[in-house]
Amino acid sequence: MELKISIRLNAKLFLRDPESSDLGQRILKNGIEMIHKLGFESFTFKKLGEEIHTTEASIYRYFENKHRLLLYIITWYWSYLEYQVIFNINNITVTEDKISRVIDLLTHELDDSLGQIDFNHKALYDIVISESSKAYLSKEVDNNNSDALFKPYKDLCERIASLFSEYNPTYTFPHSLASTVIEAAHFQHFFAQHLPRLTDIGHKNNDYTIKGFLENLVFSALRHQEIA
Amino acid sequence: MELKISIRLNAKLFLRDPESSDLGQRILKNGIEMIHKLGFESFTFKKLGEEIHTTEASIYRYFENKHRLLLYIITWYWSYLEYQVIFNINNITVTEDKISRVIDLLTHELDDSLGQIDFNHKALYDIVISESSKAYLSKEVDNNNSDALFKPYKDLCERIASLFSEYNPTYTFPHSLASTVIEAAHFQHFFAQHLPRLTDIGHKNNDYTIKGFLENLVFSALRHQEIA
DNA sequence: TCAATAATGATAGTAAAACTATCATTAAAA
DNA sequence: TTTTAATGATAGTTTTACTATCATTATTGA
Repeated sequence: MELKISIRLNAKLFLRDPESSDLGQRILKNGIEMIHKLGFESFTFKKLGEEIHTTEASIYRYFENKHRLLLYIITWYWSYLEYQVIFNINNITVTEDKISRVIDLLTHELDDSLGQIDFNHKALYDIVISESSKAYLSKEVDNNNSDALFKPYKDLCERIASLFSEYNPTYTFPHSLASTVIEAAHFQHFFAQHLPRLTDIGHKNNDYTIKGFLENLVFSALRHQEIA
Repeated sequence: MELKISIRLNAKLFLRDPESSDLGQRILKNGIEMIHKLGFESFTFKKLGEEIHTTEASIYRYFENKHRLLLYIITWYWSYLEYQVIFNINNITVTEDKISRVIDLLTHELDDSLGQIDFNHKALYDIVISESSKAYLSKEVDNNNSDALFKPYKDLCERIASLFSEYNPTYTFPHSLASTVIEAAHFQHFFAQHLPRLTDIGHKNNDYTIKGFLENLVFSALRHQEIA
């Protein structure tokens, strides 16, 4: 049985749906590859056009600009991740184990047990780490937000927050903790790779992991509400 | 008594020291104002030149490009903040109180009890919130790091980490926790302003603060080491 | 005080980025 | 098979991100 779950993203993200055509899919696939390789700042539609043997103008028919393409990619990631969260905690009964599983998903690249993904997972995860905050850290944020472009991120956050509330209904900051864990998963990776003195992860004399750090952080916060 | 503490920044941040001249200081002061107003992406040296009645070319004599100017500004902030941390916890004896004071400093704009600052504090803090991660989230990060441009951030992080270790010498992740608190202070602000469903801060029916969230987070992590 | 030197201004120019427009061609749908 | 939709080919515009040159004005220090 092959079942194709395609993630339906907000139509305001694109001008023409990139999933609907071969060219569109090449834009996504090679776009991920190229943003990964060059970094978002040096990435241009011209360069991508050359790579996939099309023209700048054709790419502009799909995406208003490169920022929208980034938003599309990141939003896709958030959506797929929420789906993975639902799927993965589905038959876990203990809330603690659900939370652990979620942290696991947050700290590793997407796995493709379902064969949904036909692009470079590693590149996508690296982009999420290095570029995802640029999706919202812009003067467009409020307009983008009115267009509901961040809904997948908020939904993911809400889902994680509600696991936290399930674990401890009296905890005061489930959403802040959720967004902190999501963001921390990313920048702790980045720091471990590029600015290791900002972390304790992967240093010579230890085998501490981001997952270990985040689990410790989350569970101690959730068990310690009496402070607030 | 007027004592002028000037922060000596890494000379690789600039081509000509902007503190050393009137033009340089105008670049900094109005640069902060303008990045705040336009956002980093839309900010250009041309526009800044017009604003301060000089030419693009003159600004390029001070900074290689706008990214370096951002790095300068952010690095200055980190350095000044570390100085404030040292100054503010100086005569506190209880480690817990020191940590609280640090979280307080992280979650508010710089105060200028010493009259060091002659630019818009609020604008600077907003820039730190919205743009600071762009200082390191670039393909230049490793080169910049070799030039020690992130030393002030690392020093700040180290100082906070060592307070954590002072509070609980057995805690496994003092650096990760420090960088997480620093970063979270910023993006929780950003989320509260622009994407409030990602936080619990400042919602209609509560008066939860970022400080409250972070204190809770930090102290529960530090008191809960047995988990790891 | 005069000459050298450093900082700025004025102007010009280039390459690339970030688009938009037009028209021809090819492929798919009615 | 005609219409429509998608792509390709080409060209053009404005802005960004620089670099270069030379004149002018301060500063400094011999």
